[in-house]
Parts: sequence; C-alpha cells; structure tokens
Amino acid sequence: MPTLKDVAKASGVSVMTVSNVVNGRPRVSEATRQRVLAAVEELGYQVNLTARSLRAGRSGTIALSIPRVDHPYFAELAAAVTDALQASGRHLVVEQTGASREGELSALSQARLQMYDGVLLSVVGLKESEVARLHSDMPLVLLGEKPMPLERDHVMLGNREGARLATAHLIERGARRVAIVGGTPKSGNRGMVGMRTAGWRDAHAEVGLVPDERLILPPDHFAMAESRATARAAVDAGLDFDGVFAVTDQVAIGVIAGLHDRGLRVPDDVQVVGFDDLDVSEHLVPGLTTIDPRVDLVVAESLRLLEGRMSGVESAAEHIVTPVRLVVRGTTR
Amino acid sequence: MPTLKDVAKASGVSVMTVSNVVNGRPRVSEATRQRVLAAVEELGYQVNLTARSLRAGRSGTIALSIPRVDHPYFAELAAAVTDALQASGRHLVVEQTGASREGELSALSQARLQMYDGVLLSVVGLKESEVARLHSDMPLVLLGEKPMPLERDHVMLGNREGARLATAHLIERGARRVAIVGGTPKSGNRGMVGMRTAGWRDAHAEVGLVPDERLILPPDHFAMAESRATARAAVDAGLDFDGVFAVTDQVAIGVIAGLHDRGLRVPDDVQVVGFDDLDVSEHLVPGLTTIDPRVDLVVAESLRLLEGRMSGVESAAEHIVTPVRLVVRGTTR
DNA sequence: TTGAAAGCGCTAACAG
DNA sequence: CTGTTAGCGCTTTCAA
Repeated sequence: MPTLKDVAKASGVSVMTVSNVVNGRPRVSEATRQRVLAAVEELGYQVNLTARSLRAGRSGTIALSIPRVDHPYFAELAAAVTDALQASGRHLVVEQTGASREGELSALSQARLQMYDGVLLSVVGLKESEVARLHSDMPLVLLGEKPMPLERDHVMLGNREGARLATAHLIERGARRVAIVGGTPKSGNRGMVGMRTAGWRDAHAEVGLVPDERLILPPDHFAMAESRATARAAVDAGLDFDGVFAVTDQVAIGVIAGLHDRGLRVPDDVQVVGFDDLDVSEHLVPGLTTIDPRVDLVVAESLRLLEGRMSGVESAAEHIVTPVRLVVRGTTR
Repeated sequence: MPTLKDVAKASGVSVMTVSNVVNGRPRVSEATRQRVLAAVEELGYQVNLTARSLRAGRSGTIALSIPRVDHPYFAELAAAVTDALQASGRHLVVEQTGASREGELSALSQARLQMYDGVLLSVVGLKESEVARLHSDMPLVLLGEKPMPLERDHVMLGNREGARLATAHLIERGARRVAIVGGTPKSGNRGMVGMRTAGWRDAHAEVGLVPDERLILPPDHFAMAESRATARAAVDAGLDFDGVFAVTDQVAIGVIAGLHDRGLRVPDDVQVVGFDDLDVSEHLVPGLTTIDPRVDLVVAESLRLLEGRMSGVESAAEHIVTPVRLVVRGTTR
C-alpha cells in the first residue's frame, strides 16, 4: 500500500507537496500537480484515513447508534439520517447496541467515540441516571422516548400527543372501548410506554371518559409475534373491546393478525391505530391508520444540535419534542 | 482527554509500562500494575483507537456495506451479521451505499477500508467488470445476486432455485397463468432479476408449459408503491393471470395491495408468492407464502470466508450459492 | 521487569 | 511555490 512518501519519491517532490496536491490545496504549480497526480495514479495511492484522523483529530464520520437495524422504525431513522447527511459531505456509520445497557455504554466508550466526530445515540437500555453519569465531552445528541439529563441535547417524539391523537381518533370514529396494546398500568413509568399510555388516558379524559384499566394490555416488548399472541389471548379471555391503540406499528400488525386468527375483522369488528407510520403500513390491506412520527423533523433537529456541538461553541443543552401527526387509512372507519 | 503519557507521568513509570498494563500483557510487577491502574482510573484514561489502529494496522472492526438499512432484507441481513459477530468479539459497523456505483466504490475505497479489518460488501450498483478492476488486497467478501469475478469470494442466494420453487408451488396449487412481477424479458440479464426470471421459466418448462411473455411485468425497482401500481395497471389492462411470483416480499406486498385496490382477493382470485421471508411477511393477513433466503446460512458462509481472508492465509476464492426453501402460508391455496 | 528509541502516515506551521 | 520540522498516541524492538 503506497504512502505519501512513495508518491513523493516517485514524483521527485516532498511529501508535503504531495499532501497539498492530494488535498486540492492551492499554491502548487500546475506542472508539479500533474507530475504528482500521475504518480498517484501510477501507484494507486489512497490516503490513509486512520493516519489523517490521528493527525487532524477529526474523521469526517459520525455514528448513529440504534438498538437494531432490523427494527423498521430505527432502520427508517438511519436511512433518513444518511440522506440528510449526504449534503454535508460527512460519512455515517450505524452501530447497533442491541437495546441493552452494555451495548449503549460500549457505543459511548471514549475509545469508540474517538473514531467519530459526533454521535447520535438512541437511548433505550440506559437509565437517565446512567446517562447523567457519563462525563464525556464528545459531541453527542441523545434520541429516544424517555427523560434525559438536562445537560445533554435530546430530541424526542411527541409521544403523549401522538397517543392522544390516535386514541381520540378511535373514539371519534365510534369505538367505545379502546384497548392499548403495549401500554402500562404503572403511572410511574416515564418512558415511551408510560407517555403513550398517558396520551391514551388524555384522550379519554378529554371526552369525559374514564378508561377501563383492564384494557391496558402487554407486551412490554414490541414484537409482532408477542402482540399477536396478546390479541388472541384478549379475545379468548372474553375481553370486550372495539378499538386498539397499538403503541407501535409492529404491535399493530401483530394485533391485526391476532384478531384475524380469532375471526374478528378490522375495522368492522375492531378498529386499530398504530404509531410509527412504517413504510409497509401504507401498503397493508387495509392500510394502517397510524401516527406519523415525522422522522424528518427528528433528524433535522438532531443534526442541527450535533452540528452545534461539533462546532465547539458552548451553548445550553436543548430538549426538543417534535410534533407528530395522524394518518388516517383503512383500519379505522 | 488523557493519553498514555499522562498516565505514565501520574504513575511515575514509562509509557511502555502503561501500555503493557492496559493491554494486560504479562511481565509487569503487581505493584506497578496497581499503581498504573489507579492512575488510569483517576484520569479516566481510554485508549485512542485511531492511534492504535494506525500503529497496529488492525482496528477490530469489520464493516458491512449494504444499499440501505431501510430495505428490510438488508436490515435483517445486517442484524444477522451483528448477532453472528457477537461471539468473535469483533465490532460491526454498517455502511450504506445507496445501491449506487459511487456509494459502493466509496465504501471500497482503500481509505475507508483501512479503518476496518475486513469488509462484507453487498454489490448492487457495481458491474462485475468494475469489481474485477479493484485491486485491493483487503479482506473482502462479496454478497449479492449477480455474477462476480472469480478472484473474489462471493456468496449468493439460490435465486433461480427459489424462483423455481415459488413458481412451481403456484402451478401445483392450481394457478394456470403465473405472472412474474419484477421480472425481465431480456434473456441476457444475469443479475437477480434475470436469475429469478429464469427460475420462473424453469418451473414452467418442468411441467411442459411455455410461459406467456406478457406475464413478465415490471418494475425494475422493487418498491412497494411501484409494485402496487404495476398490479393495478395489469388488472386495468385486462391481463389474464391467477398467480403472481413477486421477485421480493416488498413487491409481493405492493402487488397484494394493488390487487385489493381493484377488488381482487388473495388467494381466491390470485395467488401470490414472494421472496425474502421478511419478518413482517408472517404476520400479514393472510400470511405471505414466500421463499426463505436462509440469511443465517449466507451470514455463516460470509463470515467464514472473511475470517479466512483476515487470517491472511492464501487460498483460492470461493463462490458459494446458498440453499433456499419455500415457506407456505395463506397467499396460496 | 522496565524503559528508550523509532516510527506507523499524515498535516500544521513555518521557513525558504 | 516547495520543503523542513515536529508530532498526533500508540506499539514494536531492543537494550538495560
């Protein structure tokens, strides 16, 4: 693998001149430039980014750490970040944390961080207190649906508002008993599940209803198979419900399958609303009514904050809640 | 950010000794070790991986380059690689190429490669000849459904066999006119589309049928929306068909939606088989009959080959075609 | 068991 | 316009 030195030797100039040519800096005579470029071509020289990063202290790369890429919401987030980053000429790598404390800590280890100019971390496994304890001065913006320390920038969806919109829509379309699948009965839960359950309560309160606590159904894990099982079990147990707010689209897909397994039709017997507006949700039959999380806004805000941190100017941390919107399709009447 | 030197100063030893302690090498007295570790703790020292990579020539990281993470097939592939890599203690980063020549070339640039110990590249945009021209000696294994230069390791699905299985299943279940959505009429196409179209022909030939060329439908891009439009257009044009082999599950989902838009029922009026067995396919209503690409096998073979390249022993390149299998669900009778 | 020296490949700063 | 010097943080080599 040829180095600057090799190119310098081959073209009879100093390494510095080669470096200048390679980096397109001015103040190099045309003749020299041509000679150097010829040697670069000839030897197949490519800059060693490791060395450059070490020297420059920057790598031109930012990292996005998400639980898993095979969770469609995060995949769509990652793709959106990639697209948004095209413009700035930066490079993105995606790290997977497995949604675990350990994975997220590892993604944040100074060691790894030093390979990146900045990090967007989607926090799922770490507790707020654990995040607070990190005293990294690396450019870092937190994403995710749970409270975060005030000292760090954080971008979060309008979880509660989205859940309220979804549930209110079900009630407005005539559902009288709206279950929440993936909710929690614990009022102390301040994470995504807690916020979305709160929105479900809000929608009831708005119209003077008191929701039946028995309509709060698991799972805690938002997989399609578990959600499907939950729906079947609810029907089998004789639970009376005619609407479902599923805390994610994946849960909604599982619920719809489970209802179908028990001979119930959507939206005729039970109406369903999800949350995430996955790409696939539009093309289900019937199309899934859901909450569009406006990932574009999440990404725009996150990158704005990260750019700020990377630029090095000191400023107070921001905590942003991005707006969401209801998308009505066929799973509600 | 403290360096080895800082730790050395703080603990009154040389940088070399600190390095030895940090890397857990033997031949360091217990007393010294303790002193150094205390200083490491005190200063919050973490190795600089950039420097270590530069010096050691290895980073402990491998890269998986795929078109996009929001394409579910690739997302599932990426997740499978991550899982498989857990064991070996290596770190994976995912790069997105945008399915373009440029993106793939950029992922392959020596510059980037030098940050990784090895690369798994899913080739979509690059032509075989362009890949052949790369004279990189980096550990590299190619993935993807097109022919690749003999000199490089390559893992490919059983595309033709899968398409044959899918189509044969449709014929066996009574479909008389099986369209292929996402196929190509050009016999010269040696890529994924060509191979899957060939499998569709094979299945017909096996039972003595000659497929109607008009049943070969676009799109070339495998998006749900385009596939949905294709299905609608086919119905509107009065095309006579009672079975569809969709070249991917995403195409199948689009086709099913499009058929539904035109009032046709699946599987009653038209039976459908996909290819990819996405996570969501099992939970569609009805469940999608499809080809399981056995991503686990693809991953296992790829990593085996990559480990071989990374170990440095010279060996002939291997070209592997992994087996696939039919998964029967509700979209066929 | 410990340390000094050298250098991985690159670029900032300055000199010519 | 071009070159020299120095050093990013680490590890390999060899000497003490």
